[in-house]
Amino acid sequence: MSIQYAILGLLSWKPLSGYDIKKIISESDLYPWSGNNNQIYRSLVEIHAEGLVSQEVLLQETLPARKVYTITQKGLTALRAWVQSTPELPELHNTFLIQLAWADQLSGAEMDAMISKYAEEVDIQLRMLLEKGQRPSNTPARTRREAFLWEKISQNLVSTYQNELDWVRKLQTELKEKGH
Amino acid sequence: MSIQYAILGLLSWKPLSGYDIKKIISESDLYPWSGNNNQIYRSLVEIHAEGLVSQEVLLQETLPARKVYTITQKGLTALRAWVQSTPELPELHNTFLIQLAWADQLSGAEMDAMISKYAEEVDIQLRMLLEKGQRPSNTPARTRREAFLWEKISQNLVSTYQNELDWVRKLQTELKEKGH
DNA sequence: CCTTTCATGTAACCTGTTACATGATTGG
DNA sequence: CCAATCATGTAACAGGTTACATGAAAGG
Repeated sequence: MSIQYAILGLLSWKPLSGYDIKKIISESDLYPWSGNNNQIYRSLVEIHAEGLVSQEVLLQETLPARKVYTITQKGLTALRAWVQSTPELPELHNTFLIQLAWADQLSGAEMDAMISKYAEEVDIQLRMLLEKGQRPSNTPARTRREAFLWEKISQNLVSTYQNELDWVRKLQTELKEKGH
Repeated sequence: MSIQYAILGLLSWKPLSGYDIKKIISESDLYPWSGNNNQIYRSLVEIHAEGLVSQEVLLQETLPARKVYTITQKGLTALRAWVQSTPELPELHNTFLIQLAWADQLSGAEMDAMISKYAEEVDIQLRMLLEKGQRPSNTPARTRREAFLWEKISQNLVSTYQNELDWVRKLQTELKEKGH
């Protein structure tokens, strides 16, 4: 997929500036991009050139000018088509599994240490996600159904980390029990 | 992380050619790379230049020559250090969630169709993983502990897709029940 | 006083992908 | 006869990251 659709999606919610989009993408756990300027400002120029969004320059007295983008009818249609296009499988990028694959070289204590470190990190991430879920700020809820979908998206992220945490805890206890 | 450590890991198992490594990486679900030539042959040249592996050219009568790489003591030490280095969190790249985020534009039937398509794909992937798990071929098992670790890695992948499937099935039934 | 926020944008770089190039052998 | 397997490698491109550049205002 392309980040352009992610941006188009955000603009289908409400008009936003590049700066706004950057903040949302870099703070959210849903988007797999860092939210760097280069990508976002370029993408906006591109989707503007394609007529998927319109641009409005808001001059401000003291602060720098804001370029606010609004989705067009053409943009809405393009987004709709993309949303219905064949979904991709989630891509799993778990470096820890590759580290674990070659961990037999380590002593029991060393292995325990590396696994504990990972468990700790996953645990922290899970707590952060649950905390964020408490205060639904940046999520659109124009209909009851949309609110429901966003709740489900949040639950997906939580359950993914919860599943990972369960797996790693079980790994820890099994290693201790069996005294491998 | 870098693919170089993934390659070093494989070579800590047994000596392999670039061609072998390419096959393993492109066929396995553990590695998040496509296994394209460019990356692999370049990486091998690099880790060879760093003295992490040694190279042996095996001339074959009819077939093209094989360049077989063997890990060195320096390579084993570097791998060991990497395995113990601070683990990263798993990176979640799930495009479907972003599609779902803007799916409120769709009719009930259209949304049902897109979700079903996703559920179907995840289901197929899960079945394929379970099938692969039945025949443990390409996994090292030099000690009981190593066999255990690889079993756990396989279980991690399975549980991730199983968790995703459970989530999407629940999404389907909840949408039907509530008649959103 | 220093850091953060606002707000846009560019340059240089790194990583990864697809596609191309070569060429013999084996299997359906 | 055509496709796949073996086996290495390169060129062109796409996607993404970090770091740089500017410059005012607000907050601790």
